[in-house]
Amino acid sequence: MAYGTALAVLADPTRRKVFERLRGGPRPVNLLAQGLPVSRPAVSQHLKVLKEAGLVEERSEGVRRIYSLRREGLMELREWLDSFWGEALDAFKLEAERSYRSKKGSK
Amino acid sequence: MAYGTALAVLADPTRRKVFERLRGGPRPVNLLAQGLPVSRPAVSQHLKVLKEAGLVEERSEGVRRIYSLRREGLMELREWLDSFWGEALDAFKLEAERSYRSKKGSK
DNA sequence: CATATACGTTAGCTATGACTTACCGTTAGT
DNA sequence: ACTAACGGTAAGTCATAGCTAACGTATATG
Repeated sequence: MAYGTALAVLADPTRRKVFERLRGGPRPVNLLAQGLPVSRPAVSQHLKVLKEAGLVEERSEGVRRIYSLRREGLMELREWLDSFWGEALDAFKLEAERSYRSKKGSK
Repeated sequence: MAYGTALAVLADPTRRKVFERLRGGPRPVNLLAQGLPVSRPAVSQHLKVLKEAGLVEERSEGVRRIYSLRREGLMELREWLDSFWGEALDAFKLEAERSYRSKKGSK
């Protein structure tokens, strides 16, 4: 039931913001912390939680710690979400794919 | 950004349990509360939160209040999840659909 | 070797939220 | 009309989570 962990971890707005920033690619802590309404140590703490939840991974690069997304950490959550759809799931998947393609095309 | 609300609401284990019980179909409050490690009023409070988040809807049936799922309340959350996949999204959708079908077939 | 930079960690404060108990309104049955 | 069942609401308690400030550690730089 790792989806429970993922939900709990992503429930906090600040932590979620940090997580979302990683969509743009791997980043060091100070960059992730920039512009956020909290201190840098707070971001470090959030990153620790994200890491323990398997949502993020870390590598050292000199004095920096580069954090990046671990999408596998979202898998169970996604499957859990799927479990709420019954026969309508197929239809939804098609629709989701359609809207995804149209977004992709409009760029 | 209703996905933030959905995440926060579903982060609580007890509340999530109530929500999951509604997968089995619409149910009155006392049924939803049965066997849970918390009191019935607690469940009422959770249902209120779920309702305000648009994850659940309520209808009266005599003295009972029947609660049922609102899957639309999960839509934004699902789309948000999708936003973390890039080019790999198509491949994942195919895989997800495949595993879904195999589960369906094995019943 | 001294200093600066980039982060993690700890301790302590505070706000929030989940829970219980007690209470109240409403519908159903006799 | 009385009573019981169902469930929403209010008040108060308590634990937890997120934050800051201060400190510690490792790498780069002069």
